[in-house]
Amino acid sequence: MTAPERYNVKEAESRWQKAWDEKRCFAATEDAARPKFYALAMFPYPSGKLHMGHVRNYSLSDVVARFKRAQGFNVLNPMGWDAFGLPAENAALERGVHPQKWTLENISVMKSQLKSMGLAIDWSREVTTCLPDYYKHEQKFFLDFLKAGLAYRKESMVNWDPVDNCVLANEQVVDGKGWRSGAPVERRTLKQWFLKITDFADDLLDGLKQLDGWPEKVRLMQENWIGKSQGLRLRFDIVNAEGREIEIFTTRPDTLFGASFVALAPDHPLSLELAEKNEGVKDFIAACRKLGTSEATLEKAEKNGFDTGLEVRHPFVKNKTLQVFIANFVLMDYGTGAIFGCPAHDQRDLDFARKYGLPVQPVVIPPDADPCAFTVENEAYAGPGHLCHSDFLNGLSISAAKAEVVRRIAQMNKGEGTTLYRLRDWGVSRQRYWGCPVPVIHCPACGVVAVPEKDLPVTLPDDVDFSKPGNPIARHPTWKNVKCPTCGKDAERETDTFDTFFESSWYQFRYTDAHNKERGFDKAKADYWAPVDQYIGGVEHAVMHLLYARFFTRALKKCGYVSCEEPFTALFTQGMVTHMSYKDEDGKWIYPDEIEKRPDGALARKSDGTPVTAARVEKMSKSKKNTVDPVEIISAYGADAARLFILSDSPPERDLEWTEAGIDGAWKYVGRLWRLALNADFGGAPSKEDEPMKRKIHVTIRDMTQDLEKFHFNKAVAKLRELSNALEAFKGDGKILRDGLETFVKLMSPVMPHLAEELWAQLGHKTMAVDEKWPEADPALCASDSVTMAIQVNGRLRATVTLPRGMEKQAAEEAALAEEAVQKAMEGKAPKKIIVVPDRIINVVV
RNA sequence: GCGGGCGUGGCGGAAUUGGCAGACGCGCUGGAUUUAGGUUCCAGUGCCGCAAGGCGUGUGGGUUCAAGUCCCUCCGCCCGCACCA
Repeated sequence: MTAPERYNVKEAESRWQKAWDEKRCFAATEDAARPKFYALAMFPYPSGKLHMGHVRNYSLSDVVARFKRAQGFNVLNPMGWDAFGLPAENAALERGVHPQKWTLENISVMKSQLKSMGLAIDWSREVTTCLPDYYKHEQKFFLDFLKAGLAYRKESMVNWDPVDNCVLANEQVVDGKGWRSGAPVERRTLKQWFLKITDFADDLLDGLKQLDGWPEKVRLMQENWIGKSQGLRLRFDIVNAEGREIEIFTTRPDTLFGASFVALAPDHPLSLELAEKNEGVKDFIAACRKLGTSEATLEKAEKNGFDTGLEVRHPFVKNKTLQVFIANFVLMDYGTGAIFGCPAHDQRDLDFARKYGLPVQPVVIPPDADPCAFTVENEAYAGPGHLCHSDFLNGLSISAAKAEVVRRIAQMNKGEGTTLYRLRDWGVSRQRYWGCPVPVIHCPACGVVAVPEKDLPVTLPDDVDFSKPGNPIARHPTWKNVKCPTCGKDAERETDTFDTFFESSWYQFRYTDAHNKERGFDKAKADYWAPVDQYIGGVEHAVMHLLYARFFTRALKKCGYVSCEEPFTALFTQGMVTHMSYKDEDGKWIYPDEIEKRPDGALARKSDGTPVTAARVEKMSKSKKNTVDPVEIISAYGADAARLFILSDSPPERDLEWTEAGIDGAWKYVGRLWRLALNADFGGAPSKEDEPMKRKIHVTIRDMTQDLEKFHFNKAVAKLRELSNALEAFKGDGKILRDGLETFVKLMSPVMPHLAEELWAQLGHKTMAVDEKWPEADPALCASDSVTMAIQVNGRLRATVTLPRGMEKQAAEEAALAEEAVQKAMEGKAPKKIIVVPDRIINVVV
C-alpha cells in the first residue's frame, strides 16, 4: 500500500475537532420548540491525569449525546471539575504546592486531554467547584437550609490523629493508625454541621419506586442504606436502681423470650456515666475508641464486651434478669445505642454469647422442626418459623408475635412500636482547608450567626501554611477574626469547610446556567433542562453521591430553587477498567510498557531481560502499576480507535479488560473502514444481492437504534461490523452500495465521530456527518419471507430447514418429518407428540 | 460482619428472556499477495473422536417436550459501608 492511502489519524482528528469547535456544534441553548435531552457524565476530580475510567465514562456519555442529537433532541452535554478535596492538600503537604495552583494546573492538563477525545461537549458551560463563582452559591444554599431548619450542629465522632492533631478520613486510617504519623487513631467527638437528610428518609425511599430508569441494584442499595425498619423501643428496668431504665431498640421483638443479655454502645450515655466511677469501664471504652469510625472495621472486629455488673428485669418473665454489657459492636448512631441480645437468632449476638458463656435459647423454630429437639450451635437461625419456649407467644408466626409483644409492652407503658431508619443525617463539616467555607460566624454573645448574604462569598485565604500539622485554615493568623454581624463585637469565623459531596450535589443545576453571577442558576433555565435525562458514572457512587444529590434537589425545591424532586431520571453505572498486573523477579509491581514478549512467549523486562510474571487481571491502579495512559493510547491509535475498543469489548455495565490486542484490533478496523470508503466502486449493476443488502441495511438501522437505546453498545458495534462486512463483500447495484455506506457512516458516527466525518467527506459531501439525521428503518424492508427452523428429536437438534415465514403448524410438522436426518433419529418409532413454535423450532418427541 | 453484583470456547463477549449455545471481535492454524514501514486478503477454528457420534454455559441436584435462561445447594471473584472521590 502506498503512503497516501493511509489514514492520517492525528491530522484528521484534530482537524475535525477544530471544525466542530468553530461551528459551535455542541453549544446548547434553550429551545422550547425542540425536545430537550440532558446527558450528564459524572464530573472528574482533577487528579492531574486522565485515566481509562474517565475515557470509558465520557465515551459512553458521548455516544448518548451524539445519538440523541442525531435523533433531533436539543442536547445538553456539559463538563466540569469536582475540584475540592484531599489530594490537593496532600500535594501541598508533600511537595509544597499550593492546593489552588496544583488543582488549576491539573485542570488545564486534563482539559486538553479530554479535548483530544473529540467529545460533543458544550465547553462554554464548564464549571470549577473550587472557585468562588461556584461555591458562593452553595454558601447561599446553606444559609437557606439553615433558615429552613435543614442544617444544624451536633456532636459526632471523628478519627483523631493525636500526633498530627488533625481529623483523619477513613482512608487515612491504616490498620488503626494515622497514615502519616503512624500514631494509633482515636475516636473523638466534635461539634459539626449536619444536613437533615433524615427528614426526607421516607420521601427518598418512595421516590425510588418512580426511578425506573435506574438500575435495580442501585435502587436496592439505596433502599438498604435508608434501611427503614419497624421495631420496638423497649425500656428495661435496671435492678436495684429505682426508676432507672435502659431503652433499647429491636427489630425482633418476637425473640424477647430468648433474650440473654443487654448491650450498650461504648459511647452510650450510661456507659460514659459508668466510666466515671469504674476504671475497667473507662479502659474498655478507650479500647473501643481505638477502632476508629468505619462501620466495616467495627463489624469485622472481634466481638468484645465488658460486664457492667448491672442487671435489668425481663418485662415478661418474673424474676428473670439480664446482664448488661458494653459491647463494641453496638452502634451509638443507630436506634437508641442499646440492644437486647437474642443469641439463637442473631449471629453477632451468638458469637458474643458463646464468648461470654451466656445462655442460648431458641424461641423461633423452622416450620417443621421439633421444639424439643431444635438447638442452635454455632449458627444463629434467622429464617421463618413459629414461636416456642415463649409463654403466650407459643405457636404464633414471627409477625404475629412481633405485634403481640409490641401491644403488651405498650400496654405496660414500657415502650412502643417505632419506625426507624438506618440513614443518618449528613455530616458536612470537614476540618480541612481545601473545601468551601461554611458561611457562619461564632459570636461569644450571639452564638452562631449566619454570614449576611451581602458578605458572600466567604472565600478561602490564599496565604496558608502547610508546614505544621492540623487544619491550616483554623490556625490562620487573621482570617477567622471578624466582627459579629449582629452585635459588632469580636467574633470568629467557622473554620470547617464542606464535604466535597456538597459541590457534586447541585452541579447538575449549575450547568444549566453556568455563568449566572447573581444566583446559583436561573429557575427557568434549570426547569428547562433538569432533570438530567441520562446520568452516567461509576457504581461506586451508587449510594452516597446519588443519595446526597437526590436529597439536595429536594432541599433546593423546598427553598424554591427548582421544580423537580429527582435530579436524575435515568442512571447508568459503568464497570471498572481492569488490566493485567505484572511482577518482576523480586515480586515488585512493574508497568506493562516496561515489558516485552519474547519469541517463545515468555515475558521479560525490556531494560535487562529479567523474567516477569503476569499476576492477575484487576482494577487499574497506580499502586499495582497496571495502568495504561489514555494520552499515549490516543496519540498512538487515535481517539476513535480508543473509543471503539472501549465500547465494543465489554457490555458497559461490566468490567472492561484493557488489552493491547484489543486496541490493536480496533485500530485495524479504523483503517479497514477508511479503505472501504476509499475503494468503493459505485458503478455496480443491479444483482440478486441487492434485496438482501437492502434488508441488511435496514435491519442494522433497526437493531442498532435499539441497542443504543438500551446501552448495548458492544452489540451495536457488532452490528456495525456485520454491516461493514456485508458492504465489503457486496457486488450489486452501486446506488445501494452508496446508500449502505452513507447509512453506515451515520450509524458509526456516535462511536467514531472523527472517522465518520472523514468518510462522509470521502463520499463527496460538503456537509458534516455530525449534522446528519439518524436514519430510520423501513419495517417493510426488514422482513424476509423465509425462516430457518431447527428440528429436534427428543430435544436434540437433528436438522434445520428453511421454510416460508408464518407457516401453518401442520405443514411445518410435515416438513420436519420429511427430513432424512429426522427419520433416522426417530429410528422408525411413531411420534408421541410434536411441539411447533412458529418460525422457531419443531421438537418431535418419540 | 452487613449490603450489592458477577461467573458461557484459549480470550472479550452474543443468545429475540424457556426454543438451533458460541453472533461480532481478539488470538491461533493453513494459504495468497506484498515483502521492511504497527501490512492486507481468503479459508478454518467450543472440546473429545478417523468417523458415526458424544460432551459442553463455575459445582451438585431439580422442574420441563425443551434450561446459559426457572427453583434449590455449594464454590470462586469483585464492589460499597457514611471524612477518598
